[in-house]
Amino acid sequence: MSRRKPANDGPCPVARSVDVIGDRWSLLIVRDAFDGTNRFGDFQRNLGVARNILSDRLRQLVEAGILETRPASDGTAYKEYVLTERGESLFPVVVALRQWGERHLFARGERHSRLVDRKTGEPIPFMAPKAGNGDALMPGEAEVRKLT
Amino acid sequence: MSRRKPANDGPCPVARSVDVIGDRWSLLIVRDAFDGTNRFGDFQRNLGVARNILSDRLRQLVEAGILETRPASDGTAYKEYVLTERGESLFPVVVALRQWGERHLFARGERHSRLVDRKTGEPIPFMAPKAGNGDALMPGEAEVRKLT
DNA sequence: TCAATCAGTTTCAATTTAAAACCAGATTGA
DNA sequence: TCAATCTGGTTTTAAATTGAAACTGATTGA
Repeated sequence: MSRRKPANDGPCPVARSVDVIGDRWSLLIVRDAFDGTNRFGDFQRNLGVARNILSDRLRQLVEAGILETRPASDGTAYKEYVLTERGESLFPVVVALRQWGERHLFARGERHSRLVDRKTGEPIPFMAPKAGNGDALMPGEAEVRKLT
Repeated sequence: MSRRKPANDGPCPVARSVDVIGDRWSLLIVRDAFDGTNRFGDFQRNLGVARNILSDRLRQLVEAGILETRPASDGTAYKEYVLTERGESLFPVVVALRQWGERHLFARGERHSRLVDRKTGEPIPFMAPKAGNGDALMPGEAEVRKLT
């Protein structure tokens, strides 16, 4: 069941990232993990994903160093899945997807969940790439240099 | 061939985004489009994707309003695929994936392509979510409020 | 002790993907 | 001009992936 890929070794970081997390379920598992979900059964119920697929994706995410398992914090003999440092660093990816979705995938007036600062309750400001001088960077103003 | 999904109508923007672009090829097509690729054959050769799959994904991206077709700019009777405004607004998503990949998916010293400011040649600074006051926002400091 | 829960694994059918062959219209070159 | 080639697909078929459900075995709670 678990995918054995030739392991993308190309020079494009986007391609490598997509290779690791560019999968419908993997990304949603990571999102739920940011939200505090960490038990197999909770992921399964939240996502409605088939158990075998969930099992496979959790294994891949652990192998990729994005999640790790540890003994369940409720003292039972079960284990739980938590984001590693590497997994936590996917935060900008999830936030970018969230912000794009909020802007483009909801009708005006349609309700959606919102990401807020836990401390102040304020919504998180829009995140976008900036040039070195701090100005907003439009897509056309950036370019990919091969193999720097 | 083209996928007919029940169209995700849940409240989570991340889930809706993933539903639209959370696919290995779709994301890479968008990346290439940012890079200036716009012809069917060029996408096909760059990505090495099967023609039927590419055909399907391009159709989905056009339906989703991320790409649009227009007469080829070289004056031939062919058409080309270009990012719409909605498509261009995926820039932060692609940048986030790129930056995560650069940091975590290359061995130290291993070369990779780099995103630079076309004007200055400087690499694009790291992009991360900020709190309302401008401070960096750690994942634990944010929380999802259901249905605001 | 015993039923229910948890975390998977197995099985098998249905869907999706990939590779290759095929095709029509547009373009090019002799 | 008209044959060869190129472009942008579609079709076909096999292989891989997914999903639903049944099954398993350990763990828990009463």
